Amino acid sequence: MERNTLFADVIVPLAVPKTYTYRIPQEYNEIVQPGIRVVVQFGKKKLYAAVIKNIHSEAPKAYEAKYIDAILDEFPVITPTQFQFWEWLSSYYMCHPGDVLSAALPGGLKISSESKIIKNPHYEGDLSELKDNEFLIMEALETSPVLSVQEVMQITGNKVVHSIIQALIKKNAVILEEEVREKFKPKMETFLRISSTYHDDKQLQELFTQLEKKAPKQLEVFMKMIVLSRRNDTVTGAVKKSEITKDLEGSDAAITSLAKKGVLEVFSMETGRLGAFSGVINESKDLNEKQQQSYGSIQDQFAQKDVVLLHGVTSSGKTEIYIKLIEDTLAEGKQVLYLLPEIALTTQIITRLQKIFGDRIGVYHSKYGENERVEVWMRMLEKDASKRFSVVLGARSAIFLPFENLGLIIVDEEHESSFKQFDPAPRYNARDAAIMLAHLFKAKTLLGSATPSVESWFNATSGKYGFTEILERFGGLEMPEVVVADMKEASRKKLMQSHFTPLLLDEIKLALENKEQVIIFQNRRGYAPQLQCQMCGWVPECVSCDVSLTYHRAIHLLKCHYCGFSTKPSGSCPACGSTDIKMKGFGTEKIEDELSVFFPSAKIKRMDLDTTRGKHSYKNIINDFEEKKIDILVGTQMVTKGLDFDNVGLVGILSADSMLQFPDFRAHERSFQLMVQVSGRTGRKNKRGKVIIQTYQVTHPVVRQVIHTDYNAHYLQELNERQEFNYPPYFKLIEITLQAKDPDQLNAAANFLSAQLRTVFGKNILGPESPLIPRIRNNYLKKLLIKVQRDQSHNAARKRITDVLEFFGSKQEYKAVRVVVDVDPM
DNA sequence: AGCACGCCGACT
DNA sequence: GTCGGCGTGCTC
Repeated sequence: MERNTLFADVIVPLAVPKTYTYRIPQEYNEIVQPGIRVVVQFGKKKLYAAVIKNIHSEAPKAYEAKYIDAILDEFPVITPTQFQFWEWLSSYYMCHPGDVLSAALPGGLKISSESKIIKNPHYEGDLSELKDNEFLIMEALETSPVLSVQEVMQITGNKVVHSIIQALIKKNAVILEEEVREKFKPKMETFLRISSTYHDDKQLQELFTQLEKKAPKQLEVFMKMIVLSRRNDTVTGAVKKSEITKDLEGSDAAITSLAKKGVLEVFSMETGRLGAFSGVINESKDLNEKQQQSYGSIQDQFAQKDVVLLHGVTSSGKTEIYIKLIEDTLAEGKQVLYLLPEIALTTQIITRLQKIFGDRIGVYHSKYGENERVEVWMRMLEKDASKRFSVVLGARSAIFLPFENLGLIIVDEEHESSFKQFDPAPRYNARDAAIMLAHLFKAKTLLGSATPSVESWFNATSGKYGFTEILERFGGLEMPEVVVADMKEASRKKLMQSHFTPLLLDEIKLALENKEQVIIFQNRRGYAPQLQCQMCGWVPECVSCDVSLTYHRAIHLLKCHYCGFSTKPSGSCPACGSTDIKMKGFGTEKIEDELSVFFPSAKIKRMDLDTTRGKHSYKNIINDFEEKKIDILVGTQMVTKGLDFDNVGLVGILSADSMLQFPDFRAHERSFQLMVQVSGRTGRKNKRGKVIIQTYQVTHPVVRQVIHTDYNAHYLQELNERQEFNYPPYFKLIEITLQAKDPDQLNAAANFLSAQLRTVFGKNILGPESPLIPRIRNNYLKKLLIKVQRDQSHNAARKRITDVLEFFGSKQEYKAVRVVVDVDPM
């Protein structure tokens, strides 16, 4: 009989440009299928968990395929739709399939091998002839037969351990092996069950009398077992051991005795970490008139259009509309994906939705543990549809979950730049990818925001997307009063007190007197000011990046924001020797300090990257603020998101200028969004909130637009400028960054590449230009921007870029130049 | 990504 | 003379 040899094209989780073909061992022929993970050796030694993309029987001609080492899954963990989605992602964002795989799979499903040292069974040499370090290793191998490279480091206390291992291999003393292990550990718990012999009354009676006399503790345990095992939520009368031991001291020993007597059976079972929702399920709230109108309009437009933009001002009650739409989708038996920026994924929102959707809702984001993420993934793949999550609330990575029949995707805070992944490829925008994902399911997408992105606004107003607006706040809450504080005039009159205008200080005082809370927004991150020599202007800079170092007061160190380099500030200027070194600029930390001088009795807290690093610190600050334990909250963008505080009388924006002057075509859009969003934090039940914008440019159009909450004026102006200068949404951007150690080589490479690109795209190539920070970690950077006209084929443009880059890569003289492509950069 | 092969500098 | 630095190319 002829044997059918099968081959599998697999995606390895690495930045390699294609799939690789492996031979399937005969015994796996019946069980392999696309979407399962397999262990393969890729390269000389390393083993990886790769994913089978397709199976065929065409033997590769140019090489001998390696065998698949092992099979990791019994059923596919990647669905066919996901493969389609992945293909689109790698094509659109110009990255490798392996990049997508790495981003898509939760860490727990990715495995790669680790080198392990084991004793060579045939070794017959004399241990006393070994060097000290070598002897230590051999000795350690006697007690634990397998050692990792890390363990060898610990044993020898040596950091460079490679040569020692190599020496031992040469002497035939040890062998090196690659070991893989699944990272995901199912959570197991110990359960107890009453043995079947004790189910009849006679036996029970006997046991009772026996225990009553001799073992009261055991009787107590047994009684509790009986009660708990008869709850209707237990299957087969199994009870968690922890439930018994929890508030019954010394019950452990009693359980052991009962098990020995054969009264109780002890066994372990997988329980999972996701827990079950145990609160009360509430009905969703009825919509008010405005919400109802919007909701109806969205439904209507979904009949024609795949995407609808919901523009609803802060506290207009967008979430209630989302909930209605989710209910509708669930009623059709379809799934919903609800995307939020990471930072907005607070417990408050999760609880609110759980109260309505209970166990049907799953949560998925990066702060979730690895094991939990695997469990959510696996729950999506459950054969029994009733066990699957029908709603997933998640951050951008949630678009990678294995949905079965998605009906609706909601992208809340649609304008947020955190939907875009920057650093490792795929540099995807989850909002745009979500629209594609929805398309693959023939599902609908709802984009929601109080300050939509210019792109979405354009798509909505030009008819590509549906569009609906709620311009009133929920419950008759008034829009805040926005006032400008003229810093130019204040400083001319010498009235500025550090960074504060008299107007802002007065208003803060007033608000505090009225027992209202205050939010002060300062765009500069949590870092403290820079240092500058007052004599010669010298500013301390990083040794390996072209940026000035920022001073961290709490740790008294100068730090580089880009590479982490830190150094002690010196007392005198190395350039001129002067000791007159002063702080320059200001961040939230300094503002917090100054406010505590102006308002010594106020409780002031800071919310920025530095104060929210801990696991619960973000939540704690929010809670403290809600419980009015904080009078003034000083913060960065963070304060603009997520929460509706109901006692904020005043919001102060310290400097609109620093945002407006940012050298980026999105500076105005971002400033508008930030200012409008932070303004939305004010306002109380029966009193209009106040917002003060400090600025040197009182007549700046964006400042005017914020004052009058004039969305139309803002978008009109932005669109005009974007059109005039060929920026999105009229043109699509693709940014290419070149990096090299040698600046001359980099320049040559950048000039060559831009010339090549210009032959294809002509004047729509910008650069090469040095970015704001021209050197990071001793790597010099140059940026090129390609503008692709909206009506041009993006596919064709990308194909051309790929061709040019391939030609570029073939040039020997540019081999050392790293190329990073970012499609739709933000 | 990781690993080997290969060609130039500071050491026994 | 060798050990080892990291630049370059390949992985089914």
